Amino acid sequence: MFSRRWRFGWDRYSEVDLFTDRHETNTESLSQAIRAAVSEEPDADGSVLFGQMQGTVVGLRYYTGVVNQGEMVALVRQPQNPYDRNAVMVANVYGSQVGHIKRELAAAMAHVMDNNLAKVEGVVHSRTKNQFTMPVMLSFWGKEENKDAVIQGLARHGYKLNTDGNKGAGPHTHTHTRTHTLKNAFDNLFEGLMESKEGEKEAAEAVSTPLLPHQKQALSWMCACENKSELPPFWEKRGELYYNRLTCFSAKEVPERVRGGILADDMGLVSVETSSLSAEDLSARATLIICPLSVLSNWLDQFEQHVRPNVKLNLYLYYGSERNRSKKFLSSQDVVLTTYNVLSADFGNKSPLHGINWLRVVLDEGHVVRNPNTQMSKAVLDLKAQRRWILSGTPIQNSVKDLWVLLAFLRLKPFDVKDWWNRVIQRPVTQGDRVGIQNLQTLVKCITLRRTKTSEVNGRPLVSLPEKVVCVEQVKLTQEEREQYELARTEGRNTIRRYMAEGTVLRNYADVLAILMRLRQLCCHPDLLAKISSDLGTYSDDEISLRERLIEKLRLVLASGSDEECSVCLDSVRLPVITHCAHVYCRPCIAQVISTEKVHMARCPLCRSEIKTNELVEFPPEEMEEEDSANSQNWRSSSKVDALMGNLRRLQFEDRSIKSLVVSQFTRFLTILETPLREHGFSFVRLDGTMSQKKRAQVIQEFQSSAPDSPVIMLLSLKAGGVGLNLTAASHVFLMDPAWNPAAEEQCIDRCHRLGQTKKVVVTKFIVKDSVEENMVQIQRQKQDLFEKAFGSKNADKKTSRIDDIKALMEL
DNA sequence: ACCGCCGGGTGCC
DNA sequence: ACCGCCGGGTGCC
Repeated sequence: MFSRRWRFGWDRYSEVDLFTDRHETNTESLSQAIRAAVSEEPDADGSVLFGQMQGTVVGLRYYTGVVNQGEMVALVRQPQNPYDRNAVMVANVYGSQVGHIKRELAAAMAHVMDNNLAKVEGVVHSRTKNQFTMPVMLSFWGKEENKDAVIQGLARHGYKLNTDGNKGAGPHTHTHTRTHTLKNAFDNLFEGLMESKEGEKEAAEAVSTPLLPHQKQALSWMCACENKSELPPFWEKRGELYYNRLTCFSAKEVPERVRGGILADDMGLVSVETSSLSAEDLSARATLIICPLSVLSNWLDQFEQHVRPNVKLNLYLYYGSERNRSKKFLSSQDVVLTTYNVLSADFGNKSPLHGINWLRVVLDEGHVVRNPNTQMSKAVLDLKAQRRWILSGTPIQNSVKDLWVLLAFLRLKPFDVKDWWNRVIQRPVTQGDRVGIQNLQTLVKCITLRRTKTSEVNGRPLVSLPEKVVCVEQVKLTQEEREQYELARTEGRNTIRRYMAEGTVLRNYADVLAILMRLRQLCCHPDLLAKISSDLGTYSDDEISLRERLIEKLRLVLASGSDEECSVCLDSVRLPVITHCAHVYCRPCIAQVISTEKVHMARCPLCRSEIKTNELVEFPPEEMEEEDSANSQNWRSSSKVDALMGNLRRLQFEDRSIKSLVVSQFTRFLTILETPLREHGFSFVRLDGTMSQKKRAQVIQEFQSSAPDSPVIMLLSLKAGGVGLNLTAASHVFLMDPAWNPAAEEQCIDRCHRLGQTKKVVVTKFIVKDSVEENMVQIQRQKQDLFEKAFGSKNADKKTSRIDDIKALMEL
């Protein structure tokens, strides 16, 4: 990968070299070209507006491209132009050339553009007064650190940027607040996409399984999408022309329709797909389905199950070294099924899949292609098809960026060109622009179908699910457990009291969390804290280095598989590091916070202490793995374990076929539970975050099986697997310990209380009486919310209420 | 292009 | 006449 980038650098160099006559410029260009090529491709996210200036487009009469008033235009460098190596072409949204930037200005812009100092964007505000030239408003966008270079570079050519009216556009102001707002916007992005999507359609003859109402509805929507004549989002007819109100571009021809879309359902996807695919006329050319390897067998099962046996549906599995690579053969199939890996392995290697014009291409689990730089994405985007579908429960995995590949795959113009997507959607959205977010919502709404089990059509629920009851079972600790718990609680309370007296609660946040963690663990099982009981507080600074103490804290905060979140990205901590002020973040997140701070020393987003990159502490590599301490020889039970086992044995007695999910945030607790389960002869499987995708799929399949010897219990780590995980074989859920975030519990319950569930679902939450768990339930709420209250603003009241929460938890 | 620029025609008022 | 001025030809990069 690295060598490719270097080669790119040299390509650039030779391009520059061809036209450069002065040698000193040469060397400069070389180093800049290399720097630009090695650093990540500049993204729209972090860029700021340097300023604007009026420019002139010339040579209009030589080109056919026209622009409307207010229309956006692209500025494209043409280093190979025989008349001027500095040439900058002006093109409209469809890429038709409009003209050139006049020579002197082009020279100034070429310097800026070739060195990647700024992206230049044009808007034609006023109508052209003659047929030869027109004015264009040029905006210069780039990284803050390049601003001066751009302004000076332009000044050297006698041009002055107007820098008024774009102050405060820096990307790192209120990083936290903005991330939070956006995250909410995305969470809601795929909600409420139901209106005017009613109507039902029966499956084709070939499908043997009768369709459920929501499946008929989806099928009707999909058929409409494939055949619709309505204009794509943001387009309208104005007189004889078709006009795009985002870019102000207009064209004589009807804009190309998107025949397809995104199915973002979180229920019953597969059967919908199958029927829809077969509902179309089967005599047409082939449909290509691309999926991750883990669900390949799922697809085969679905075809087997739902297609009438007397129907000859040609299904070919394009997989394995013996696969038939004949284009003629493949295009004569009804359905060709393959994996992303096979597709990208073939890509660029006389790929038969890329030589066929498919009737339809379907991307299953489409979110797996979200990084446009991967071979997989390139391979997917290069497929030729008349109709295109994406199936994904989570189209946006991390950021809006994730959507681009999907839109490009759908050929949704003009967003299939990355620059237009960045300019019109991504940058405005990441910078919190309301209109940008609105446009994104409109865009998504037009091409996406998403229903949840609570979706309604015409006021009636789309699907009816069996009842769900949630009950709380109080657990009483034994005398011995109670004594140990009270000891830890008193010690913790004293520590926190001291912090409160000193006013340093928030500064010692990691310590406070660790104390709470210990108590929560003691509620589950005393052995949970065996490994980390090396009394943190008793060492003085002299006895143990700061670094070791920080590692100890980091381990304490993370060790037990709890749902620790990074307060920069608000997601689970990846590559955890701890600051000297003892707050835990993802390394990339906090590194970004530090690097965006130019003027002053960077501060910890949680406590405002000064932080430095070289002071971030991470686990020594050998400490990443936990030793297997839970051997069964000296195994002991706990009140909570007994409570669970009592329930499980009662259920087993009632009905041997009942299956249960046993859920904990502490993966080590799951390990502890394995012993009594084995002892009592329960067959069980385990699913946690450390397992490979392949292993997960295998475990899920085992658990979902209705075979008499199939496992009846799944030990599930609360956060394992994303939405979409289907565990409908279970009808009982045991939540072993309360989570900070009730949504996480809900999501977990929804894995079995979802479409396909036929039994009443019973959820049991174990809560230890007179413990931190009871207090947690009382103040349970979005953890994000806690963070925001405490640290999202400078409002002292909010900090106080966070401290109140801690007080409530510790009964202080 | 109702411009700017170029270069030929021209030459007191 | 090695200038100024006039008016026609001309025109992206």
